Amino acid sequence: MQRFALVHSLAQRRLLVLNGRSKTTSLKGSKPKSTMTIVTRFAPSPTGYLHIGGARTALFNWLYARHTGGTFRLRIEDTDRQRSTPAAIDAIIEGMGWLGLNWDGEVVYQFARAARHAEVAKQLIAQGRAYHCYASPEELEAMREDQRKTGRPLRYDGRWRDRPATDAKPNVPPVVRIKAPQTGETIIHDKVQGDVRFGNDVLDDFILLRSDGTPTYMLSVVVDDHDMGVTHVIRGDDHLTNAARQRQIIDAMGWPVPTYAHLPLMHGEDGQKLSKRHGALGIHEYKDLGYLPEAMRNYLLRLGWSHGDDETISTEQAIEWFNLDSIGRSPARVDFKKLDNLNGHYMRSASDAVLADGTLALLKSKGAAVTDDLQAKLISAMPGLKERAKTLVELANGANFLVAQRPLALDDKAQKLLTPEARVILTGLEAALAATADWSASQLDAATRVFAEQKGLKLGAVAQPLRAALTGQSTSPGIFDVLVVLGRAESLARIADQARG
RNA sequence: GCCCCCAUCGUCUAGCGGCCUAGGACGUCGCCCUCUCACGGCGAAAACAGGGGUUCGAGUCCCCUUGGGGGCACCA
Repeated sequence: MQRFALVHSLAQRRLLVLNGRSKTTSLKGSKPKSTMTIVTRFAPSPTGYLHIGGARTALFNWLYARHTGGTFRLRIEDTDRQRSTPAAIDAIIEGMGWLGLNWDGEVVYQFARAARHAEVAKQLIAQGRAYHCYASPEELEAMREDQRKTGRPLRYDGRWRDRPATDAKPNVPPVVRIKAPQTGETIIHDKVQGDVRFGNDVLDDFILLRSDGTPTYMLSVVVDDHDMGVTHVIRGDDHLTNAARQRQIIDAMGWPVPTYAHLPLMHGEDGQKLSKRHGALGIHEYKDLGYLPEAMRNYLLRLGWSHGDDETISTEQAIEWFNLDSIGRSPARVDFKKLDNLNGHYMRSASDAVLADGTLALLKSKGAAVTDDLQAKLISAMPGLKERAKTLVELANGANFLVAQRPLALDDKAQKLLTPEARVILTGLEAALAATADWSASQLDAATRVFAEQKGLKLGAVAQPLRAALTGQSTSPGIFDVLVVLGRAESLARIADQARG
């Protein structure tokens, strides 16, 4: 009841804001704007984490609201008391936060509005647009079974549509069903799918209120969208047929019909329905995999929406460009390779300090010994490091040599590089490097080249063993940068370790 | 079973009747750069699902087939 009141006051406040805005506009003397402020919403049910598909839906709603200067609301559809959990609510809110999709106003909890939903159902009954149905679940299941057997469409046959309550057995609590039109057709004007027509004969009298008096989703969405002033319903394709049903309630109440945009669903890499075997589903998993939120936003945006040949689209640009007309109509498959590429792009343009923080957190979580100067080392190594990483996880792996303790563990490729001959070369190189006056990249570079030339070696023959000794790996940032970041003492010690190994 | 939606390179897509001998991006494969790996640069292979119409002209419009997907709960 508490939340119910809260939501109402919010709706009222929104109206005040609306009035205030139109007044400001007219004062400025600019041409009269449309009085309709756009309101979108993301309405997940808290039965699990924030799904990648849901995240895209949220993103599109958010972008459209931001693009139009409208309002973006978050509503938790928790009317399924069995399956809704507080943990899921937390996960959704956390996921939204990570993705940077901020909503306006308070979160609306649908179940808290159950009384309002029931009130609408009662009003519908009073208007003769809804009725009590006393059929038991078992009875209805038998009806459907019969329909299946005889190959007829599965839908409620309207057995209580015109039957008086006096026909009911005593002590059977009824459900409330909409009295839907049985002839004609319902047309959904969809911004993505175009005009979609449904014969009213295929729409049955669905349930509004369960026998325990709680509202069903079909009723709740319509009432909440109306009360929240939602003007644009942007949601998954799986709700397209629901739109036709919901339209029955909207019409019965005489409410304005929102603009619909049903997004094609996302599929796995094999084109099948997205499921666990396709890899990461929850948005939190993408965070753990080391993806950047801005890369996720860009990637998700391009999955189903396009702006000519543009691929790399910043969030600011997306807000400026986003529209409903450019949403594609066919389902898209997730493509992790492309996400990787995009993430790499955003990593390269991210600030070294931000990336260093992310890397530091990952290194700590892996139990690395974190010394005081690590942060500084990370930042100075970052330009070379971030070129080579597509995710924060790769970045942390690449930075591992900074925290590694002597004597270094060598990976297979590094092991192969450190042949007996290579170790001899390292011995000579150690002396050459130790002799440099100034431990700078340019001096170290010069010294190494001179050394290689004297020995009649190509630079690579010297640099690779050096890399192996310094990092324990066969790949790393530019080797002279590595020398500088590690510092004179540590570098020479690591070289010595391998020269005498 | 009934209803609804979708269909361009492997993937994401541009294309909204003539600009298309179909463009871009990821991925793949070559080459260049180079101390490794990346980044970057250059180049290549790669698609209008099939069949009927409409039209002077169809990837673009219509129909059918096929193939995907969604919905048909006292779930959301």
